[in-house]
Amino acid sequence: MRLLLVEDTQDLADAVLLFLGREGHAVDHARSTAEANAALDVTEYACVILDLGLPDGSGLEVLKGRRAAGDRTPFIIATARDQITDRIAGLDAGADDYIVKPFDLGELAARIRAHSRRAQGSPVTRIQLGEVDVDRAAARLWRGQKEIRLTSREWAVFDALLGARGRILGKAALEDALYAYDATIEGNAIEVYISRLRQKLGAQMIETRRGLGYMLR
Amino acid sequence: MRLLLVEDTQDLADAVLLFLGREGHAVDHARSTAEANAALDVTEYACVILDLGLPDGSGLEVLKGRRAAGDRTPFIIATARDQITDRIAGLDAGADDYIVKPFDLGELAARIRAHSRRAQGSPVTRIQLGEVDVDRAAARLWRGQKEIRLTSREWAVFDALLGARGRILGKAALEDALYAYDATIEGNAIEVYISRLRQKLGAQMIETRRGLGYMLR
DNA sequence: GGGCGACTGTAAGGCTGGCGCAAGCTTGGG
DNA sequence: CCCAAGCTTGCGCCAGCCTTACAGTCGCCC
Repeated sequence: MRLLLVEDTQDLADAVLLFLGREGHAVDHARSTAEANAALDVTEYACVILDLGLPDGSGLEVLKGRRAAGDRTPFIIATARDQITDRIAGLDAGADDYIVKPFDLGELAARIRAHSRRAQGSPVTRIQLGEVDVDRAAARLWRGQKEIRLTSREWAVFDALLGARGRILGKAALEDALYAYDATIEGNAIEVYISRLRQKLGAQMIETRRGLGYMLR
Repeated sequence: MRLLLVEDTQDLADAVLLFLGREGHAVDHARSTAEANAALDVTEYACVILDLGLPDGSGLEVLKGRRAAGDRTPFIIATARDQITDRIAGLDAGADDYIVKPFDLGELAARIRAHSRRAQGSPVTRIQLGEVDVDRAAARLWRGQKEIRLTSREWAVFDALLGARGRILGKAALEDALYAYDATIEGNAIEVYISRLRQKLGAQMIETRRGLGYMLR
């Protein structure tokens, strides 16, 4: 994978470049914050190894700038053993990890592996139903731009229907989903909630199958 | 947030539990790989602090098992200074970080913040919410120019909401994030903290969804 | 070591949103 | 055309929530 090493000490940089190159990585090299920013503007890296003390400023500025711009590339900071405050500042600025100089190259490689592995997306729980957007995990939904607020009971009914999408859900099944076993329900509560949902979501969202139950479209 | 400490040395464990508890975290404690696995089976943690030498085996086995099962919870390994090979093995087994014993508790806390942040999807620690500025990593916030001071519990509630921004967080979920399992909570503590937060942050910052939970705007 | 302030969680009282019943209306099937 | 199933609206009551007060605990400073 493609990595960026930001380091102004030539000897150290050479050693790292050589080692990581042998590991099969493509490593670019920047010697200042200016070079680092230029490289980051142009290229997407799997990981950045960042020295803090650079001739034209602190590497931390580079990191902060990136994070402020919404960039989530993994950053590993290289610090001297005694710079504990630097490390904390680095982690708090959005660094993913640090490594203590002088570091073992095998360890650096292992950390790069660990952090690049992380760069994977999170599952989205969003569903679209006609003109209605549903975020099931968040228990929220929208109709166009506007959020629709459901009460907890309304949501419980809707969620149950959502879980059985495409299938018919009997009134008894809905009652089971809504009420604990001991609760006695003897009105037309389900019908009331269906009605309220239709008012909020649009009449054609929930279909009635007479004598059988309800179904989501 | 909810953490798991896997450590069989009582003194060390006590110190860590005390410190992290004061930071407002809910910390569970496991003394063996068996206990650790049992806890991990049941609960989702924001971060795990893992000692490797345990009475019934190596903590590495716990970590490997989790990773094999697709679990991505951040693991921080605690090792002795000279166990470099342990660290590399740990990182390759899927650990996110290590910390060298004896470690500084403040540093451990900083790393926990950094890693649980990233696991939630964003390493960015500076957030703006209406007229309130939040530095999540530093656990500080401002309203306009003035800094607002939160107690650790208040912060814990706020942070949990922040982690679920845009989603509705149930009261039970909040209690899970705040309290260790051995703690008995039976009252309206959550509501009290919500109220205190609203006094400090402005009433419209936290929205109540009756019967569902709370949400940050 | 004792007094003080900060923080936490319980308790109590008041308010209100929404829950579920009821009653009357509409629709569809036979 | 009739009846059963479903729809809709209104409303009283209570669970859920908010707020304030307070007691207990802990750390800190003198």
